Amino acid sequence: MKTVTLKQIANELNISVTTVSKALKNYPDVSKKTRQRVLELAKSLDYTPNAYAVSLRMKQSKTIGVIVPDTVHHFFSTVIKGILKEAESRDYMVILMQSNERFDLEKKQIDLLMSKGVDGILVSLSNDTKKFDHLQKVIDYNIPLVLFDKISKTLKCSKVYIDDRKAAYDAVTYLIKKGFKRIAHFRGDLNPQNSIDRFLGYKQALLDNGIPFDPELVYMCNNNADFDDGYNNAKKLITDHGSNVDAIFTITDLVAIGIIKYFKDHDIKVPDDIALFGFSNWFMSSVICPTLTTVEQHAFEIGEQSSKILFDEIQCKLTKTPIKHKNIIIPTEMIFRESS
Amino acid sequence: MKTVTLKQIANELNISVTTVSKALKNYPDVSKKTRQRVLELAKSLDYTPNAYAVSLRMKQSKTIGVIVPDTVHHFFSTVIKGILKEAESRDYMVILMQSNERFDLEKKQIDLLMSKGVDGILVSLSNDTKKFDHLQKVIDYNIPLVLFDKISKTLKCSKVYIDDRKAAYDAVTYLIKKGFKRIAHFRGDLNPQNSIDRFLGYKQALLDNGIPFDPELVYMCNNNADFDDGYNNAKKLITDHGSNVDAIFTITDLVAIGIIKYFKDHDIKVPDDIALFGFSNWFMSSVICPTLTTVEQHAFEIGEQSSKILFDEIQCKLTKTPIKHKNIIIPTEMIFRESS
DNA sequence: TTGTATGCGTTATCAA
DNA sequence: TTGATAACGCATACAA
Repeated sequence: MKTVTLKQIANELNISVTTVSKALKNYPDVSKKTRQRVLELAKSLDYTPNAYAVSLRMKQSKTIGVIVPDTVHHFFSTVIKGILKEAESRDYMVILMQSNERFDLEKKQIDLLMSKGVDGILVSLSNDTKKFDHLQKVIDYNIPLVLFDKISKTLKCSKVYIDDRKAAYDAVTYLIKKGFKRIAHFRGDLNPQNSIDRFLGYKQALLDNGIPFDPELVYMCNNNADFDDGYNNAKKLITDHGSNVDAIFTITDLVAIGIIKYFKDHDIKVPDDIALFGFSNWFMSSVICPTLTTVEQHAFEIGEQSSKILFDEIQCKLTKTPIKHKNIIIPTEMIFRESS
Repeated sequence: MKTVTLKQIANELNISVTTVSKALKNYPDVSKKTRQRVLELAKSLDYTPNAYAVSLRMKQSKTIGVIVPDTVHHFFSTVIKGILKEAESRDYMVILMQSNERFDLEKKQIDLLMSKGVDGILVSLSNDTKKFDHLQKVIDYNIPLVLFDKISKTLKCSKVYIDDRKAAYDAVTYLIKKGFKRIAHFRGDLNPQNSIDRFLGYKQALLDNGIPFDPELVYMCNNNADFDDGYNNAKKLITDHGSNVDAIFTITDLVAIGIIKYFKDHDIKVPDDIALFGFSNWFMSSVICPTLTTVEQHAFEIGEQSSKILFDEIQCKLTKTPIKHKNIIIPTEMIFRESS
């Protein structure tokens, strides 16, 4: 079957392409009768406008691009769901890319999205991203850009994120109030701001509560903060400190789950021997045994908010309204469960 | 910053647009010197072709569409990862949509994708999809279409899926060989083929092993086969049959995890009192306690294969080679763990 | 080796 | 109320 064009409808009805176009767009200056005929024929032929022609003409694609580090991640797939929902309601399409935490891929993908002429871009930075020229380029070309979750504070664009430092501070403070004193931290990569901020929050909470900060109690998750990082670091922790540790605050739930596994294998009781506090509230954390105390990040809302802002900025651009960038901090909340 | 076009380069160099175009595409009929000048200027101006103009002209968009029922699902997000990987390597973009298991949305999204002129479409059907006109339309318009996982056998297009019936048959047979006799099944919705096939495999395994099929042992998961379905059905099961059940085969891991929770709350031991066999091998299943015996579906491979086939068909269409639809069955495997 | 002309399918301006 | 014409940016058959 062939795609129907305005021209074909025009020929069939012996009228001009212009008139057909106007009729279909409900322009006032076309007679009721012709409009009727056009509409009917268009419907019966199942006419759909050619999106490329429209985009070329209108310089608008009704498409946005989204780059996340990893789709197989409860947090990101939930964010994506929020984005898709907002896009759907506006008849926008979403081009999804994943950077695999690699700077070179992220850069290439930005270029691809720009060459595709998307109306706006949503990005959560890769851990590997330390230079921002590629994103600055997006801004320079005046394409609306919103960063979420893994952001760079230096870029002049809207951002949606959580207060990692505060969330971590609150979590560790809670542990301290509960009486834990030797609190370890399994932290994430050195680079991303989230990881740094959670570490700083941890440290600050200790200091503010008169507990000395012991760098020996901080372990790096080099493996992208996954299950194995938790398992292996748990092993190191026990080797290094034996029972001289009573709680662990982890960069993310998955790491805590690795710890639980190691502890289970070695008969270490949670929370009696060592308590755990995770981060992100993966679904899994509510069903694992023991259930995991953690921080809810409201991923879906992050997705919704970021795309709302993006669509607002796209709208502003169309109407030539000046854009005011936003900094939205989505409040987190602590979810108390069995592990601490 | 403004987007650069061929025309601007042409003006700058005082040559024609045609020559610029040819130079950039390495046509042989352009002098080395002009090519050189064009290439340099293009580079310094950071020229990128306008994708819409190219698509309009070439009737090719280098974009494919993907529709899944739900992005926040370990299986689907892993499939998506496989698709993105294949697309990435071909410089293709992926437009992602989610149907939320709703027929009307799926239909609308197909229309959107078609009007967008994507080069091909990958779909995993919603549970709600019982009519296939919208997909037939894709086929009629000669747009490559590949169904994966949740497929319809009646449509004339390529398909990638697993043998649900065999997988279920093998799982239940395994339970029987282990000595379990009163095996319940928590099944999925009535509609999707997967759900039906797993049920049929379950039934067949019983019959082939001389165990009478007892419809009273089959429970429906109405809530889209989630955690609550497992939890609530476990409750019903115990109310209905007390200890006269020794194993449960579930439509998916998440349901089994709901069961584990209920059993934990009510002191029912897995696998001693009741054994469990899940389906899909969610990551969670390897870390829950007890770890869950299940069926690995190789989601990533399903994503890879489906997109490979789709890209092959797109290629065939371009080269006018006749397309031969494929039916790929990705082998499953049983993962034995503590729950049975 | 280069350039002219044409068309892809729309939309917008302006004249009839 | 209608339609001829141009333009969006690019690619190509064909002429120079």
